[in-house]
Amino acid sequence: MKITEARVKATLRRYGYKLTRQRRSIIKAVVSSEDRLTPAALYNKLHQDYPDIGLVTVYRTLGLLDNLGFLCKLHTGGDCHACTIGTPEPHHHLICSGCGKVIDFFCRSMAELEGNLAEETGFTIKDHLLEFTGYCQNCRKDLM
Amino acid sequence: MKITEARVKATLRRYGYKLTRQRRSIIKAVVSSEDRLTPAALYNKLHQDYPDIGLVTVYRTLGLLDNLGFLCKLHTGGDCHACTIGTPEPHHHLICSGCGKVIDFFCRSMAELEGNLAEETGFTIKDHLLEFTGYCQNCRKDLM
DNA sequence: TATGTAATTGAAAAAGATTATCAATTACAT
DNA sequence: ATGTAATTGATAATCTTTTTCAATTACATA
Ligand SMILES: [Zn+2]
Ligand SMILES: [Zn+2]
Ligand SMILES: [Zn+2]
Ligand SMILES: [Zn+2]
Repeated sequence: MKITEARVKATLRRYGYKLTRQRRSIIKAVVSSEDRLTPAALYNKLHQDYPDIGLVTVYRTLGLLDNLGFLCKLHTGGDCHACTIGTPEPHHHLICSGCGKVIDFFCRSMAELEGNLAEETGFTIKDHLLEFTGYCQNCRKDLM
Repeated sequence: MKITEARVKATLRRYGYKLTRQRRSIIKAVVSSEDRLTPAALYNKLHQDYPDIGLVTVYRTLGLLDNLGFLCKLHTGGDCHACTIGTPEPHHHLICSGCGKVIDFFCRSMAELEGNLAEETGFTIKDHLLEFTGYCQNCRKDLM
């Protein structure tokens, strides 16, 4: 399910958070982007249109969105401190190492693999992380 | 294939690196550990037996082992700046969030999934990251 | 619409993690 | 044993992220 700006704003309101100009601009940028985002990159981008926005507020708002379950953390495709908008429904990510584009995908066989692993190792498995990286069609053209 | 202390030392020698007392102690610790290791944790552990070892040398030696292909990077089970000894053969990791124990496993179906993803998305896929986290038998006991 | 108040903000400082610098030390080929 | 280039640890520098705090602002209420 796609997350909309309106839904994020409504959730913030419901929890009693104020909708400041800074938060609105960050939410708009995060929701409308299909790319992997880092705090610094997001700050640089936003700072052009909203010169009065601070890096600290970007960190704080990303932390807030994360706590509310609106962010997926990404570890590959660059450094490993990036994120992208996403639902808490189980899914995985395919990330372009060139432009940062993120594609969500689902994988039915993880539950089975998890079951096998648990049986073989005696572990109680709580979570997993699966990411693919590569180059999207556009970026592959650029490489040639 | 399990990586031995002797093999790591031989590789260092072959590339012309000197086998200092510090490097030997770090190699011994890394090779003999089945756990996720961070530079700081490794430093604290080693510093007890070798008080003259510096944190910088731990960073440098881990970097060296990584360049030589002896380390696997780990992103889950704690912060995401840890590693463990491992071969470059494709494999994945199951990590205990309690004690940091790392179990290697293989998964035949990743190639197929990668092929499907590439076809559906037009991406040229280069790599992937798969980690499971949970609690090992010992740590599960401790939680009860 | 004006007001009160608690949440939010940005600047600056602090805290952590990692890397670069450099003189002293050390491994190891000879 | 000696010479030399690699390595080391202390220190400083760099980056990223968090904390602090006075000033500002959103928004409920009147
Ligand atoms: Zn990571
Ligand atoms: Zn791309
Ligand atoms: Zn491994
Ligand atoms: Zn454990």
